Amino acid sequence: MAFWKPGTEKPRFEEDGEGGIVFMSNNLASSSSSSYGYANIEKQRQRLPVYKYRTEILYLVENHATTIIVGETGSGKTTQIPQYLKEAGWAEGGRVIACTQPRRLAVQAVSARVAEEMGVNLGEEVGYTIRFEDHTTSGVTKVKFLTDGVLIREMMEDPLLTKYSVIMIDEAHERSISTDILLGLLKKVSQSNIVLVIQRRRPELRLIISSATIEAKTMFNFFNPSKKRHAPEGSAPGPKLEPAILSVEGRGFSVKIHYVEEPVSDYIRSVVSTILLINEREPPGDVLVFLTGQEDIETAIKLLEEEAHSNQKNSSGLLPLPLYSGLSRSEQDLIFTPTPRGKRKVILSTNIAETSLTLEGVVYVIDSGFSKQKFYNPISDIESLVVAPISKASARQRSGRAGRVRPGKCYRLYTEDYFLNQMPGEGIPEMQRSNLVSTVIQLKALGIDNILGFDWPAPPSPQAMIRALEVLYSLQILDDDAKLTSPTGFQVAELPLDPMISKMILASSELGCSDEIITIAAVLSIQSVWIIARGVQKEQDEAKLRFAAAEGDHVTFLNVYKGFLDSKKPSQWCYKNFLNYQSMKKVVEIRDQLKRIARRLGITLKSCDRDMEAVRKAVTAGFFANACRLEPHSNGVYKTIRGSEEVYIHPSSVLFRVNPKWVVYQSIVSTERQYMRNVVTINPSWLTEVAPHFYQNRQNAMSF
DNA sequence: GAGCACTGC
Repeated sequence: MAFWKPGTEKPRFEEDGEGGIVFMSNNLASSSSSSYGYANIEKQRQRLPVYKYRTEILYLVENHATTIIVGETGSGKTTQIPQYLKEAGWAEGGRVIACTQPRRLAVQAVSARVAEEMGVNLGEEVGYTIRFEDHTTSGVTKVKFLTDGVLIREMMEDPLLTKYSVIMIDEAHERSISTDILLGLLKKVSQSNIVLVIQRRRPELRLIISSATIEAKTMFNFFNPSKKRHAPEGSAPGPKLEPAILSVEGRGFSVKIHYVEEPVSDYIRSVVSTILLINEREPPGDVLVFLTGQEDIETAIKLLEEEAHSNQKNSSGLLPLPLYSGLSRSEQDLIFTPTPRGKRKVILSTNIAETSLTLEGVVYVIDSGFSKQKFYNPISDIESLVVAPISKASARQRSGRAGRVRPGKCYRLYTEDYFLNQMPGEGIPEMQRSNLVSTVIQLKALGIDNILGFDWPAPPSPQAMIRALEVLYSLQILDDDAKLTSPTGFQVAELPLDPMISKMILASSELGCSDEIITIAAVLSIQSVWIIARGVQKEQDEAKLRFAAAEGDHVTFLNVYKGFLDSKKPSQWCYKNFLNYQSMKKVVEIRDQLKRIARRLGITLKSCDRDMEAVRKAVTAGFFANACRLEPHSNGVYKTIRGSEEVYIHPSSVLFRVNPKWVVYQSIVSTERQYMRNVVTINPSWLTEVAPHFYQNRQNAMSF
């Protein structure tokens, strides 16, 4: 065995001589298998591309505070690197190796795999933590997988993350808000002047950032300390502060890329004709199509079905299947059933298949070049979903989905010139496209006072920051000095919710309706309780009417929840009422969690029985900034009180076409119009009652 | 008359 062990001589490298960036030579390690019981698993592990770099990875981690590992999918880095670290002794002496993932499902899947490879029970030596599920054993767990959101929460208790020896941030290229917060915090922990003290106290803390090629340089620059601010290398003991970069190839099959010669004017029609072309000319293999949303997907399926009627030859054997998050579990499961003999599955998907779901059997990918992306306008404080061109990084990710089982083909419905010269290299980090109230609260709770000066991988706009501070100030979560108020601010930071929802819960304590409001809070913090009923909208509307409350959606949710609890067979009951059973189970789970936290915060759980005015007042106390008034003599046009934006009640709301004079909404979805989602009627006098500081200067605008 | 995708003590 030629593995390098910490403390011995340096292994062979190619160095570029520039500030510590190290690119690895591809020296193959000799393959030797252990003679113990897990020979088979050992062999499999050794066949992974990352295995060749084991020695180098351990060397770099030993000698650099931060190691950036660039690896394509299939390299095995996620499952292997934590094991290498453990084998090299990083988990000795009660220390823990952490590996974060952006998604819960990935955490569960990866930890199960690693436990199996190590021949241990999941939850013991290898464990995982996600919201609601802690499968770790204190003092026993040595390798721990967790979502990056959970690690941020852990930092609120233990800002220096003292129990960890190595923290691996996986999938950092996705640049989710949580990942970016973590990167900013970890840089602070491992490098800043204050924490240099900590580095001396625990010189063993190491970071591994795992990222796709395209983002590696960004990560390097972010973690490379400015030379001016730091003492010269060698004056302090411990690892080098300059990050190391190591590149690991993947194990995907080759994918041949096809471009269109001329830009297409209608990508849905192009998708359909490309599917027919593949079906006519290419050998068997499933097709995965990336479109922007449900509407695109349904249009494309309709066109395919029309084609099947008029031209049986080209479209014979095609099995079109939609895939997007709003589908029920059973509809999504159709995607994973084996393709029937002589058939060709055509999966028409949103971005969900880009990262969150892996589909086996896909050989052909069709990339429309677009996706729906979230954007935030700090002036109007409105987040919207906009169809926008994807980045090169996304395009590569999409085409890679064709090469998982054998060499594949990807048809890009844009020109090569566009890809090379116009397509942006990377997407805009989520941090720069979002409302930041939750982010600001989290940083404040971590004791970071200078939010505007925080060192982000991608700093958000000052306007967005200032807007978030304003909103938190108006909610009395921050005081005049932008510090957390006591107790409100600290309580809000404890609750894993949007601060407006948290404020609503705190208000309900005084209004005597916390029992109802906690249910509402749980429903508001998931996507939707309703399934997306294709072709049966009428039936769903009728089902909704059975729960509908004149007061609005929030009160309707209380009726839905009550019905769910009272039902004998909840899954059938949900199906009958066009409700998403998975979502309802999640509501129950979140509600339990909120109940526990509320109890700890000293909120007494109290029901207001039929007093829906208390419930509406509590909602107003959290969402007063989202108050709207119906324009007189208009057909359902509302104006926001704050910004006089023109908005409409969303057709999914029980108040659609009812158009009460005064409402508050939870959020806006901005498509062709700006629609208010989750709307409740209010009495405008409550606005000045619950938020006098916010409304005292707006009396004229309100004129009630 | 309409909903990209994730996530959190």
